[in-house]
Amino acid sequence: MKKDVSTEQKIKDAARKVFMTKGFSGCTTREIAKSVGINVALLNYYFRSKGKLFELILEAALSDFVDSMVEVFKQDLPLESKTRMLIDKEFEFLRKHPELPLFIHAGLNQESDAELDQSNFLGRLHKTGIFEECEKAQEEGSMRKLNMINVTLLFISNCHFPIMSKKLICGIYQIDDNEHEARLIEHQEIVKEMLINYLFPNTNKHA
Amino acid sequence: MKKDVSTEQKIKDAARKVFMTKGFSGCTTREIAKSVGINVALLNYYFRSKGKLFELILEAALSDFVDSMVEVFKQDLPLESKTRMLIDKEFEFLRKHPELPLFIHAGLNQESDAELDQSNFLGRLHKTGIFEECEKAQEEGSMRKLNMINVTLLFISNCHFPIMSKKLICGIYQIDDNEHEARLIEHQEIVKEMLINYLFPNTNKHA
DNA sequence: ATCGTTTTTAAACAATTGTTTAAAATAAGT
DNA sequence: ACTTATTTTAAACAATTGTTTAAAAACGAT
Repeated sequence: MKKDVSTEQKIKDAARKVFMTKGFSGCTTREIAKSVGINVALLNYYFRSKGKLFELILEAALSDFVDSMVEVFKQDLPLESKTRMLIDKEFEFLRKHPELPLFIHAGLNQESDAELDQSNFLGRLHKTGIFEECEKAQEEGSMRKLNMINVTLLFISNCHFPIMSKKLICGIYQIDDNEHEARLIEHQEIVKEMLINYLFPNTNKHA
Repeated sequence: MKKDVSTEQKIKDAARKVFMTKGFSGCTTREIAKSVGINVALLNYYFRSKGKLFELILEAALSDFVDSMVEVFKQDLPLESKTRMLIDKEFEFLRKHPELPLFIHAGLNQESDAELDQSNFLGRLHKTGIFEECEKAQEEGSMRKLNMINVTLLFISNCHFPIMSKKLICGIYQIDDNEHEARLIEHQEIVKEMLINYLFPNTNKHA
């Protein structure tokens, strides 16, 4: 233990911020070093290369993303409540990290290797028991019978995309940040109702 | 008229392909020139700079994206049929240009200026009369009352995201291209049913 | 064929890139 | 205090970047 925050961690933090906003090839190692206030060579001292550092950041971002889901799945709540909570948490989380979705997708497409499951994301999701829970609900008839990949797609699409498409939407509809934020707040409720109605069609339509 | 296809167009085509897959700062002018088979200097002869060329490609991509929507809106069909057609056309279009959504979003975030509406996308959408059509349907009660921005978000989220998240989904769920394609085909129907049910709640639930 | 214009090229430009080397500064162990 | 190991720096490295310059090639019109 040398510093309050180790240099290594400070570099990671700065790299995360820079990579997130500018992407891998959109920034330079010197830019990162400068934002930490250290020499360029120190980057290669702690991490072997720019690419290695990037992989680390990307991996961590993916981990955060999965973590926010796992946290909800572990809750002891009925499936429908979990669904609501998942959407709320996801919107809340992404509002704090709006660059995350685009960063992840752009990052994954940049790296051809993409050894994505060295962190065993699927395993961590499985351990929450959410898949069995859905399977049971589907057999009971309370939940619509869908492949879990499609269920995942529905959730991520409707939570991530509204956040990451801000520039597109503001550009096309010529609205400012405030109006966009207002749309987003409304959208959160829309998504919740739409997904619940679709996934659990037999329960109460209007509470 | 000099060539079958002008050099200018050949450069645009090559630049489009390269920019789409690698992004603005992910590629070099020499890479583009090489893929056309011409000298680097010719890029700056026809287009003034790499940035100018990129803006051109991005603008064209956005235009394609809006065009595919306008084409559907102009059809003389009931609103619900247009909805189905829009989703089908969008999936069909994006299957042919799967890099487009990510390219647009990454591109918009790279350019701080983003004078997005010099092509007057909103005007082109307005001219189709789709907004009035929805407003009328909403007053009649056949369509759920939502801000059109939220409606747009629902459509794009559920059409674009499934395509652009291929690497993420394949990575997490450890599936190959074939399995992913199968999920996508199913997802197209899922999205159609979910959106129709949500936007037009009073019509037939199960045909 | 000849002249002027357009298109294309080779070469060079200065700036920036990621990375390495070798030395300096700092910390730790004895 | 002295020695060793760790951390940090300045400087240099070769390669690559976007762009420009000036000359060559191709073309069009007369």
